[in-house]
Amino acid sequence: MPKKPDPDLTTRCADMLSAMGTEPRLRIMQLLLSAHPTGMIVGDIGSELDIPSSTLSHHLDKLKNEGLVKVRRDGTFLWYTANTDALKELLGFLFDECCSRNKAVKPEEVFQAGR
Amino acid sequence: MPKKPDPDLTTRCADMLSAMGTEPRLRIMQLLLSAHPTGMIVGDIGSELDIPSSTLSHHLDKLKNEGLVKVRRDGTFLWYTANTDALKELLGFLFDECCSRNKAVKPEEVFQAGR
DNA sequence: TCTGTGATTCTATACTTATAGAATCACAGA
DNA sequence: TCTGTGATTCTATAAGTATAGAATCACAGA
Repeated sequence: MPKKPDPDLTTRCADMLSAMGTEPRLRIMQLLLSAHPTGMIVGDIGSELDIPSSTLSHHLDKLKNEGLVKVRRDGTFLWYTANTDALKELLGFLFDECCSRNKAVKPEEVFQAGR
Repeated sequence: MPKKPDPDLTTRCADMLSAMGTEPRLRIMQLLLSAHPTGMIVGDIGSELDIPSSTLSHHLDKLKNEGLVKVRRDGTFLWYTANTDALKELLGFLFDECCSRNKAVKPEEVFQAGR
């Protein structure tokens, strides 16, 4: 029996999708996931992706506001990490929408063990 | 051995995420997935979500441009359907990024058979 | 406490997106 | 071919987002 859609969850997921819906920010997420669970400091993200510090700071702020990243301070360094709980929520939502109900998408077509 | 990230795929996924990153358009996708594979005509989408026709038309155009929906004409009616191939690509990308490499997110935590 | 480095916030600007009424186009039935 | 309905395109405006230099804040080491 399919759950009634949760309006708050939909809103939250729309905001997360929007936050990841620009190339700079999606690349930031990629980078943080590839550096998971250690994370990265702002300067290294900026030099890796060639983004000016003030621009980068705004992107990180947006990702943080949507809960997609976490920050911890270590002296003068700020370590940013991907927030896996938020990503789980988002992926779970997308899977429910696409693979439950009418089974428009089959999970085994998306997640292939060998990939 | 992790694949080298595909820049074109990342760009395309950023655009798809952006297209689904507003509440009206995410709800349109939910609706089309719940009506899959039949799809829905524009008027019914608009009355269901209470969106004026010109606004709705722009949203559908955006989703179509990013490949997230397909259209077929039947007389005066346009039937919009979710494009499952695009959704598979997007979900696959997100899974690769989140669950491969450092396995930041575990697939079994996202997709639960019982849900 | 002074100095240098990491990072954010201030400020400004350009650009993109969202919204929606009015006009037009597309099609089918009389 | 005229008419009505479904849907898009035209037009305009409001709102939001992205970018980045300059100024400031935060912290640690001398």
